[in-house]
Amino acid sequence: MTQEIFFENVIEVVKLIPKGRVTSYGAIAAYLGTKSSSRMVGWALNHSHPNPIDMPAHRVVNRIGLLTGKRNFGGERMAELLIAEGILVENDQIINFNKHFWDPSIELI
DNA sequence: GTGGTGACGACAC
DNA sequence: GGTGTCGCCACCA
Repeated sequence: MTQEIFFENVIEVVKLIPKGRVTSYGAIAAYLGTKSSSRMVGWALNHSHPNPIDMPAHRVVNRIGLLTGKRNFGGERMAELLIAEGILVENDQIINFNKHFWDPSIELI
């Protein structure tokens, strides 16, 4: 089942995101080889919602650093977690997103 | 079986 | 440069 592989890979990558860093769905999708299907990354995260904190999904945002998934994460929890890690969030968007961006295909090797 | 939808992204206009 | 449209693939009604 390739879905499970994809699912596991998404979880693994998200777990490897360093504290105080964030990445994008597209970056994860590209790292997994499904760059055109960034929605699948969101799908995987959405289906892993009942999962424990093993998956810091709050560090995953869209390509512009917008916290589009905060409503699925439980309200303002996502922004607060990011702020608690030293990431500035304003109006559901990450400030200096480029500075906090973490690309798995580059830094993970 | 078909159509609509979604934690997105890229391109066209 | 903002808006619109399509692609992508799995899930749900």
